[in-house]
Amino acid sequence: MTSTSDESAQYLIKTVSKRSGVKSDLVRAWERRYQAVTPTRTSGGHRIYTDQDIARLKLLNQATSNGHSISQIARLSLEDLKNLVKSESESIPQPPHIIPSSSDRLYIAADYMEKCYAAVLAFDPKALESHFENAIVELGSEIFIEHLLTPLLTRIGERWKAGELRPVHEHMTSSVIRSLAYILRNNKPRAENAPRMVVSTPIDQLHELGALLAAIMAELSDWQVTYLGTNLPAEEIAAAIKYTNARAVTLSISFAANDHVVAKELRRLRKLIGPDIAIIVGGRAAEYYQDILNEVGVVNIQSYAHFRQILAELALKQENQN
Amino acid sequence: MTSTSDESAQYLIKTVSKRSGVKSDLVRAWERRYQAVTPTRTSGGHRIYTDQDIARLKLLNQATSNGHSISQIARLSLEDLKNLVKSESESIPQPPHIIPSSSDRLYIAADYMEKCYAAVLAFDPKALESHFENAIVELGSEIFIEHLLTPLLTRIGERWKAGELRPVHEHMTSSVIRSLAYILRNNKPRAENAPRMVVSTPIDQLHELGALLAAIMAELSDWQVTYLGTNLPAEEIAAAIKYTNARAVTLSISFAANDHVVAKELRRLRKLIGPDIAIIVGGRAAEYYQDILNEVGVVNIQSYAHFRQILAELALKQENQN
DNA sequence: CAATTTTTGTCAATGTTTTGTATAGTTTTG
DNA sequence: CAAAACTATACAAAACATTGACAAAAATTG
Repeated sequence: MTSTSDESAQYLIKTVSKRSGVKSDLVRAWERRYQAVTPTRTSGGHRIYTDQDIARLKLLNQATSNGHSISQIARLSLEDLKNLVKSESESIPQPPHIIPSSSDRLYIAADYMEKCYAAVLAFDPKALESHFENAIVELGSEIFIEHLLTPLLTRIGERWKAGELRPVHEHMTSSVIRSLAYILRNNKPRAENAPRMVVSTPIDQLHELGALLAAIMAELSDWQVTYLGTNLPAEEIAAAIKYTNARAVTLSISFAANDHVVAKELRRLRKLIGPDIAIIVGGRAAEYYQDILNEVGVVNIQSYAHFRQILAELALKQENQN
Repeated sequence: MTSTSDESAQYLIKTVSKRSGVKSDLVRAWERRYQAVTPTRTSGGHRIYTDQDIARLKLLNQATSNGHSISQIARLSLEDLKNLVKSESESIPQPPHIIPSSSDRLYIAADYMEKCYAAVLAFDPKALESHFENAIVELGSEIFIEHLLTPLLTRIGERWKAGELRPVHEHMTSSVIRSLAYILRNNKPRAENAPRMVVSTPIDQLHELGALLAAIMAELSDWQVTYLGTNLPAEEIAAAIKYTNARAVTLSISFAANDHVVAKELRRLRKLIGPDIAIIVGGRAAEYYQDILNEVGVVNIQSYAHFRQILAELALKQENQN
């Protein structure tokens, strides 16, 4: 189910007939006699159907050819129709449709997380991608990142240390996530005066995912983000800041291998960009560098909420200056 | 939504008609009746269209031939139109882009390339992304990759050596391209028995883009691809091949820094996966390793056409074995 | 079980709407 | 000036809607 049932997509009766397999005349008859579907109309009176209507008619068609009379099933809900058709094709009693009852989004996220982890464990990128896509639609980008992706990545890290997973599991997961960045980002046009930010990872830091997620979070907070990927020396990051006229730069530091390199790069960056541009740092390893962070004047992200708060403050500050 | 006072407006209706495949009269009718596009005008009243308008009309044309009525879809956003056409092309056999002759397409690709390069030079990721998106709609993924992206990357490499561009230009471009991977890929469900492939980059090789493009090309040739990203040791690649039951692995080698590491990794990989799984290698630096490639039994990609040919042969071979 | 009624899919007749194309005369452009 | 665009109007084919009817199939009844 790549495409969600688009609210915007609408069909005329011919297309509906083709796709559902029910002749146009019959579609109209079912509507007239039993209100099996109730399409809206154009100003001229032509019927306009939705994807849901098509699905409905498809199911009705199957059910009737299975022996059900149309008058009995025409007004069933889509769910009931699905169950009806399914239970017949399998001749297995349908398990009562108990959805994870609490409609709590966090609960749903946790539920998806288990499914996703199972897909990772089974090394099944297609399944993983599909779970992700559904979860994004259902949860929205922010909750998806905060309550599904982050715990998932944490768990993958743990299980890798425990020897249950290999590095390749993490690589596979990362690349699936990266490929979904396009959907996660919200593509609404940004205001010309939206605050600008550069996101990258200092030299010698290879793990990209943290930076990518930070970039997406910033976009969702209505920043205009220039994402640069990994492993950039300070001069390059500084150049990008100058080019884009950015007011802030976010860096992700995910492991503490080369203490001195990170420290050196941070000092150089501060020198290059001057004191007025905010440097924000996040990532698992950021805490190890607390001393340098203080020295250079860097904000250390504690959580997503914290990050959002920092972004809001910075945006406000800029607005006041304008 | 479309262009109102767009500086990039530049095409007359005849050009638009040719490139979108919608007759001039019809373009005007769609505008008059449904405001499907709203071009600016010259002082004398002639309509002037943008690249985005062309993409829009092309999508509208495809959607109508898929059974949508123009009145219903004329005012959808570009994003919605893309989704509509994409979700349909998954189930309906889509006639390949026929409209402009192939030589015209190459000319158009070259034209887009110049615009994209200008956006890179100006360090304007938003403009770059927008050019890319329009070009993908108009050219289709294959031509886009082969005749726009590849020459663009080559030129960026040259200009970087010449000192006209900085590394950060290339990073920015790469990350824009990566974010578009999702659109470039072909999302139609693959047959269960589609041949499988793993794509990655050996340890010590950071440049990801070649591998990513190879992965996309393979997907477009109906392979089921598992993309793993960069910098993986041989055991991990071998593990992925085992997990996915892949018949081939494609590696991208983009520079010749550590001769012995690459050679060693290739030998180890061959040992780990046995003689029956094809190893395909591409990338700028592949030619430097010719000796090792021969020794280990590796196919070296010469061009996209060559890559496609190799893929076709491998797919056929597997089919015969089944 | 036969007769009767109801349900259901299909069709025909007739009028309207949608949509692509065509015509005619004018204006802009290079 | 010739080619190409513009506007306005018109037209016809395709697609839809409505109404009403009809016969086969299914259900009900006596």
